[in-house]
Amino acid sequence: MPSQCKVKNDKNKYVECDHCSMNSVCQPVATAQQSINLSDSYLQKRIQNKTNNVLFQQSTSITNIYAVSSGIFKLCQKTDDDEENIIGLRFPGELIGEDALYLKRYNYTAIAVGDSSACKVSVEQMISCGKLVPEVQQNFIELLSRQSYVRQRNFQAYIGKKSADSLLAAFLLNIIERNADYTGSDDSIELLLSRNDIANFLGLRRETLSRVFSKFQKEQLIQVQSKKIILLEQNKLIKLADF
Amino acid sequence: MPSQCKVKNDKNKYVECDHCSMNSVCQPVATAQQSINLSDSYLQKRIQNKTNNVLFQQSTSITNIYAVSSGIFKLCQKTDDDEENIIGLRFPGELIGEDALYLKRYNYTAIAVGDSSACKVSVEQMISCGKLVPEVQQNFIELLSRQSYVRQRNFQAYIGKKSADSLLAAFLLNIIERNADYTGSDDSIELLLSRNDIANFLGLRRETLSRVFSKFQKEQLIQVQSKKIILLEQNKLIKLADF
DNA sequence: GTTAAAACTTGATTCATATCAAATTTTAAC
DNA sequence: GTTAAAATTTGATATGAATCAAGTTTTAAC
Repeated sequence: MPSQCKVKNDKNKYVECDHCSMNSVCQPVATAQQSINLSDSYLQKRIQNKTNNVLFQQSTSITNIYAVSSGIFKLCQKTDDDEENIIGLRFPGELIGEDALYLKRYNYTAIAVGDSSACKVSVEQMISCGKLVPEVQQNFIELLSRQSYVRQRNFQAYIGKKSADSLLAAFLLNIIERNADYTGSDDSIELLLSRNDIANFLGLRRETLSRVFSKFQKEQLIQVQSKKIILLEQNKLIKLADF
Repeated sequence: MPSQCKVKNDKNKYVECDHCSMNSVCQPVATAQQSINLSDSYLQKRIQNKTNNVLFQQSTSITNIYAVSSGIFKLCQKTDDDEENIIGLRFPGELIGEDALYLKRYNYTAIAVGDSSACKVSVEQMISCGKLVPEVQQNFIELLSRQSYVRQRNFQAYIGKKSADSLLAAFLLNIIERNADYTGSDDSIELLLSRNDIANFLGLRRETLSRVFSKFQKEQLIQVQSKKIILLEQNKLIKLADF
């Protein structure tokens, strides 16, 4: 099956369209493209983002939904005292901004962590496509259900977790599960997020997070090579996260 | 606008169809009912649930999606040591089980808290309706986006919150926001959940939760009358939750 | 390669929540 | 209404994370 995206993948760095959650929507459009006379880049367009590039700002009107192709995006809100608060992370194959379809405004600012890329899907065009290609709508429904599922898993991963150990164990398992489809690896991840960002997201202090990282390495639960994290003892981590 | 639900509402106890998130899907079906020759109870059916009744069991195949009409449902999973873990709560107007459309299996067990009711929507029939009534699909997409939004808000409410004070403040604000549409009140809630269940959900010990409840009452932030909770100082609670 | 800045780690103390124990209130059964 | 059971609250102590401080490693600029 040929890729629908018109931006070339170099060095396998991008998620293949086959593994992108948005594919079920792009695919029928691509198939129907000639018969309904649409241009190549209609519907979606892959865009590059350098570190700290902003996809969209909180509170602006929704224009596009994004599907992450490579890298990570952090979803941020400012607290009252003007500090940045990370309220979510999105990995390749996942959507960003689909929750804004309801209120018509983005509810957070989306920022690239490291060099990243995303497919930009026009909401307006998707709706008009839906009328031309009925499959688009049915597939988009399944896609939103998948997002719902990912969110619920995500929520479960952290709600009720209090100890720093179980939070970090849950975090590592969660992100590796979400990345497995993209990287093909279910026990390691190249995580460009800083310790500061991870701590921010988990609601821990960087010092505490650092101690837990050290402890996990001493106990041979994980191995850290620069930005690469390898899970050595998934079962033990699952036990910890379950606490 | 007449209600689409064929079970009579008594004593205002149920969420009106107008306030139900599922209405955008039921409505076009009801409108088209005669022209496409469907029975009255096609698509959805309101069902009663006594305390601790189970809507569906974790791991079973998806057959229905539910929209809460009255009461609360708790979403539970068993931990390894066979303890019940509350991983979500659903209030009137919210969906249950829509995240199972993706994997085709329910990911948790849904249990009624107190006497509750829900509209049961056949997945199979909704899909076939979608083919007959195009509006159904577009509206269902917006509905799923709304659920996505509710989930994200929900996630934000708890991620990164560490202190017992901020967890309870966030919890109270979150459930009252989610209930406001249904009850019409934005500062009080009749919460049948036991302290144990709340503590379980928040990952606190019941003793700790109890202390915070006592403290909030002493400081005149909230007032508790049996199962009714009234927020007296929302601004102060928002400050606490934001911490 | 040197150097300064930023990111990360480790140590000592303080503060908040878990834990264990007991008392009190609420609920349900008779 | 009485009574037993369950749920909730309150108290004392132990444990774990935050905080403050200092040191080490990594990164980026020149």
